[in-house]
Amino acid sequence: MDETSRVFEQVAHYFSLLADPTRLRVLSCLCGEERPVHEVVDQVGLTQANISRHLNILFRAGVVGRRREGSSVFYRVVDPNFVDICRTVSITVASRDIGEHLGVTTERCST
Amino acid sequence: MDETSRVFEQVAHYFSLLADPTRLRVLSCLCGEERPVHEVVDQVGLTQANISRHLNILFRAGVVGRRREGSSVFYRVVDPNFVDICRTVSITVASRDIGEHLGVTTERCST
DNA sequence: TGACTATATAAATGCTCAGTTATACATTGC
DNA sequence: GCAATGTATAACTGAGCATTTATATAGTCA
Repeated sequence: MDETSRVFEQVAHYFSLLADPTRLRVLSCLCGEERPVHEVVDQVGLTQANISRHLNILFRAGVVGRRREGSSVFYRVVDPNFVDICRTVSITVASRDIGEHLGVTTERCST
Repeated sequence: MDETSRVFEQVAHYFSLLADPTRLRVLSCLCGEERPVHEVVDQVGLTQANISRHLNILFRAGVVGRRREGSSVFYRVVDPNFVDICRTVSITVASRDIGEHLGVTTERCST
């Protein structure tokens, strides 16, 4: 595989991180506020194992960071471009058929 | 499914369009230049059936437009935000470990 | 009409991955 | 050490999707 192919692979991989509704919920939950895993679990409403798995995927990709405090692990968004990307796509999607709901998504992310 | 869930679903779906290396190649090929299907096939280098399928996915999603001229069908990028999104993500990816190759991707898209 | 090119679709296959259940590991307080 | 809470991992399952081969549809030219 040549260099150009690797670039396409990596860009596609980055998009694939954001191509899952559950991961978007997790990121929305973490935008603007550091949170322990169990709070994300409570807010998103899926199993702890599933949320933990998604958080690890995002962590390994460098989208979120984490630190241990006591028995809890706190996650936060560290990718500086995520908010911009999310906003642009939300605008794109919203401009088609959603409208005011776009504001919800982007404001959650940029708070 | 409530309204918010639908937003997350739609944003995730939009990202999923860009989460495939072949579709990124197709879009890179179409950025800044309208092209018939067989030219995209030649440039990307996969089967005609495969490229046609990807073009249809992008068309149905509103990322590309198409027009028939003679026996050929010309495709072009019509999503006004695609270039910006592509550039931002490319910068994100490139800033991690690629570097100058980023320029290649973004310039192809913005030409 | 018939041959040829261009594009789209159908069927089949294989792989990736989200989700769950169960379990392991880590930390705290007793 | 032991129980309890918080988090991570392993094994499994099922669904979605990228890809290919083969075929169908559409347009052009003779």
